[in-house]
Amino acid sequence: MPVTKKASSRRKPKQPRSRQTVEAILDAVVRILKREGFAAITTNHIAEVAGVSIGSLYQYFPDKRAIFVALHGRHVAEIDRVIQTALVENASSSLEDLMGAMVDAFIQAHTRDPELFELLATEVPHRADGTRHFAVRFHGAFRLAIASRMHEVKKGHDLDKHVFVVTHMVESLCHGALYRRPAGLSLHQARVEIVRAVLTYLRA
Amino acid sequence: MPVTKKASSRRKPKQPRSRQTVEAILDAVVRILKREGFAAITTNHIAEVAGVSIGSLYQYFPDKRAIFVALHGRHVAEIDRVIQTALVENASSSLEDLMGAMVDAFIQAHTRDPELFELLATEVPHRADGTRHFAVRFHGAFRLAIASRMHEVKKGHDLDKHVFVVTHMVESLCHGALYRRPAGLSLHQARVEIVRAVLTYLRA
Amino acid sequence: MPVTKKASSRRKPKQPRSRQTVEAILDAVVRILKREGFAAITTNHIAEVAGVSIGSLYQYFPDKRAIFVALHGRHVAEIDRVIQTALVENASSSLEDLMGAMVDAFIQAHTRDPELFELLATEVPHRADGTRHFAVRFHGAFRLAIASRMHEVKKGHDLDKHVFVVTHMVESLCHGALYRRPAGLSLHQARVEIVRAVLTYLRA
Amino acid sequence: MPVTKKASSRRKPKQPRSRQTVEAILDAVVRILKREGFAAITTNHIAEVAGVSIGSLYQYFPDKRAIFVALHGRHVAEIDRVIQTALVENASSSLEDLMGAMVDAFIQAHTRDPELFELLATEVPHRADGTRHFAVRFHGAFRLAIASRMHEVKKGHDLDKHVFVVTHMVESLCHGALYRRPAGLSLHQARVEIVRAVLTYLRA
DNA sequence: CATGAATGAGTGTTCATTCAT
DNA sequence: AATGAATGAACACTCATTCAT
Repeated sequence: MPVTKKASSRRKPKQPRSRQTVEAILDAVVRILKREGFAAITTNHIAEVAGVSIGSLYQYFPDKRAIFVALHGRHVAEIDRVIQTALVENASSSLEDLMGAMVDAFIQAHTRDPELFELLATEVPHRADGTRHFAVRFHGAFRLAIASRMHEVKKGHDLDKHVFVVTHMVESLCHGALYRRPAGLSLHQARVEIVRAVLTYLRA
Repeated sequence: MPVTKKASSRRKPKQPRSRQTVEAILDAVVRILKREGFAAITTNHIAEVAGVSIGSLYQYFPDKRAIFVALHGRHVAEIDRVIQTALVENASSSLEDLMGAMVDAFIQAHTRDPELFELLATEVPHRADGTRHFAVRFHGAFRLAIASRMHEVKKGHDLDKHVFVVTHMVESLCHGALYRRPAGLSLHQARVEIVRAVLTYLRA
Repeated sequence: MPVTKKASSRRKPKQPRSRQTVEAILDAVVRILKREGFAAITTNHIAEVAGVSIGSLYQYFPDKRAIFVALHGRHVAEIDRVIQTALVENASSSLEDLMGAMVDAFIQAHTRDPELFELLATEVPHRADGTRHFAVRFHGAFRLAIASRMHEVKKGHDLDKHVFVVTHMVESLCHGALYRRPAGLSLHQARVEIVRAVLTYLRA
Repeated sequence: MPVTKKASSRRKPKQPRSRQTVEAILDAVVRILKREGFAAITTNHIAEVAGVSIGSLYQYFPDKRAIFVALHGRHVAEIDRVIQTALVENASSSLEDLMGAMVDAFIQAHTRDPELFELLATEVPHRADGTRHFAVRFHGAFRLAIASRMHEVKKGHDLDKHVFVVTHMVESLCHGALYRRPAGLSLHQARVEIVRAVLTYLRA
C-alpha cells in the first residue's frame, strides 16, 4: 500500500489553506462590522481586509449571504460547544449545580466578545429558520439535563413543558443580564437569581 | 452632482391627509415585506405600491431608514397600547388574574398578525437602542403590576429583581409560545404554564 | 440605503491601459460638451460615449467633479507646455521676439480647439482657486522672460509690477483677440498690436 | 377723460409689487450663493429664502435659467451705470483724469461686494453671448472717451484698435488688481500703474 | 393672483458578481 | 487556483416644474 507523498498531499491539498482563508474572511467581516458598521460590509471590502482577492472570496462562498450564514454558524457552534462541555462536565452534579453551570457557560460564552454577539443578533440578518434561536438549540441539552434529574423535580409534571420553559428562561434572562441589566443588579446577583428562578420553577 | 444638504425636517404628519399618506406608505412596506421579501423594499417600489409619488414619500420621510423606524414605532405603540389596557382593566384583579391578562394581551397583540411581527423582528433592521426590546418597554408596566400586589409576593424580596425576571420570562416565553412552541404544546397550555411559572417564581 | 464610505483613493492612471481609459473619458466629456451641451454631461452618458462601463469610470474618478478637474488640468497643462516651449526656444531672442513668441504660443494653443477652450472657460465649473487663471500661471514664465531682459526695459521700474501688468495684458488681449475681436481687426493685426502694446509699456 | 382710480390702479397693479418680489428673489439667490454655495441654489430654496411661494417664483420667472440671467443683468446694469456716470462726469476732463475715473469706477463698483462679483463670474453659468464680457460692454464707453480726446493720442492710429486694447487692459488689470494682486502691490499702486500703462499705450 | 403639495424623470453612485489573464 | 479590472443592474434621493385649491 505505498502512498507517495505527492498523492497524499494532493488528496486534500487545500484543506488547511482553505480553512485558513475562510477564517480570514469571517474575521474580516467581524472586524468591519465592529469598526465600520454593517453598512460597510461589502464583498470587495471583506476581501481587502481579509487580504485575499475578491476572486478568491468567491471561490469559497457562492455569494454574500453565504458569508453571513457561515458567520452565524461559527457563532452558534461556539455556544453549542460551551454548553455541551458544561453538560458533560456536570453529568453527575446536582440539578442546582448543573443549572448553575449551564447559566455560567452561556454567560461566559457571551462574555468572550459581547459586542460581537450583540451585533450578530441585531445587525446581521439571520434567516428566521428557528435553529438559530438559542432556546431551540438548547432544547436538547436541557432535555437531557432535566430528564436525568427527574427525581429532583416535583412529580406529575410534563418534561416537554419544563424544557420549553427552562430553555426560554435561561436564554432570555442570561441575555437580559448581559445586555439589559438594571442599574442595581450585578452580573453575579443576576446569575444567582436566574438559577434560583429556574430551580423554583422546576421544584414547584 | 449630488448636493449634501441639511436633512431638513420633513413635514410632520398631522393633517388627516398627511397621516393617511404616511399610513399608506407603512402599509405598502408591510405588503412588500410579506409578498416579496425584505430585499424588494426599495423606496420607489414602496411609493408605487402605496400609490404615492416617490417625491411625496420623501416629503414625509427624510430617508429610507426613517420608514423602518416609523414601522417599528407603529408596532411597538400597538403592543404598548394593548399592555396598558390590560394593566388598567385589571387594576383590582388578583396577581394571578393580572398576570394572566398581561400574557393574554401580549399573545393577542401578536396573534393579530404573527407573520408581520416575526418579519419585523428578524428581517427589518432595528437599531439596538434597547428601547425596542419589549422586556425593557414592559418594565414599567410590570413594576406597577407587581408593586401593587406585594402582599401576594413572598416577603423579603427585591422588587427590581422580580421585575427583571418577570418581564424577561413573559416576553421570552410568550414569544416562544407563539413562534417556537413544541409540537405537543397548545397555545392555551403554554399560556397556563407561563402564568404558573411566573406566579411560582413570585410566590417562592 | 446609501453608505457614506470614505472616498477611497481611486486607481492612479499609470499603466498605459489606465491612461487610455482616462483619456477616453475626458474625450467623451469634450464630445458631449460640444455636441449636446453642458447639461447633457451625466456620468452614465460619459461612460457610454467613452465606451467604458459606469463602474470603470468610477474606478478612475471618485466623483463627477473630479472629471471636470482633470479636464481643466489637461487643458492647463497643454497651455503650460506651449508657453514653456516658447520661453525656452527664445531664451536668447530679443525682448520683442520673445514677447511675440509668447503671444503666438498662447494664440496657437487656443487655435487648436477654440470652441473647446471657450466652453471650458464659460460652461464647465472651475473652482476659483486662482491657479486656474492663466495670468497667475504665466506669472513665472513672464517673470523669467522680463527679468533676463531688464536692459531692454526702462530703468527704475519694479519688476513685479511689470510682470503683473504684462501677464494680464497678454492673457486678456489674446483672449479678446481670439474670441471677441472687432470686425475690422484680423488676428494677425491683433497679434502685432498686442506685442506693440506690451513693448511700449515695458519701454516707457 | 375721467379716469377712475380703479382703472388707473389696475393698469399696472403689480408693477411695484412685482419689482419687489423679483428683487427679493434675486437677493435670495445671492444670499444662498454666498452662504451655501452654488449647489444649494434650488428653486424651492430660493422661494423659501425669498419668502415667497414656489408658485409665485414661477409667476415671475419662466424657469431657473431666467433667474440667473436676471441676476447677471442686474450686476451688469450696476457696472454700466457706474461707468456711464464716470464718463459723463468727466466729459471735459483730460484723458488722464478720465481714464483714472474709469478705472476707479470699475474698481469701486466691484469693491461694493467683491465676493459676489467673483462668485457671479466663476460659479454662476452665463451663456457665452459675449455681451456679458465687460470688455465688450465697455467698448462703447471707451470709444466715446478716446474719440473725444484724439488730440491727446499719438496721430496715425486706428481708433478701433485702441479701443480694443484699452478696454481689455482696463477690465483685465482691474480684475487682476482686485482679486489676484501680488503681495507687494497695494490697490492704490495698482490703480496708478494701470492708468499709467493705458496712457503710455495711447500716447506711444 | 398666490399657494405649496404633489409629481416623476432623471441623477450620481454603489457593489455583488464575472471572467480573461 | 488566484487575481482584480471590468461590469451594469439597481438604488436612494433630488429638484424643476405643475396645477388644483
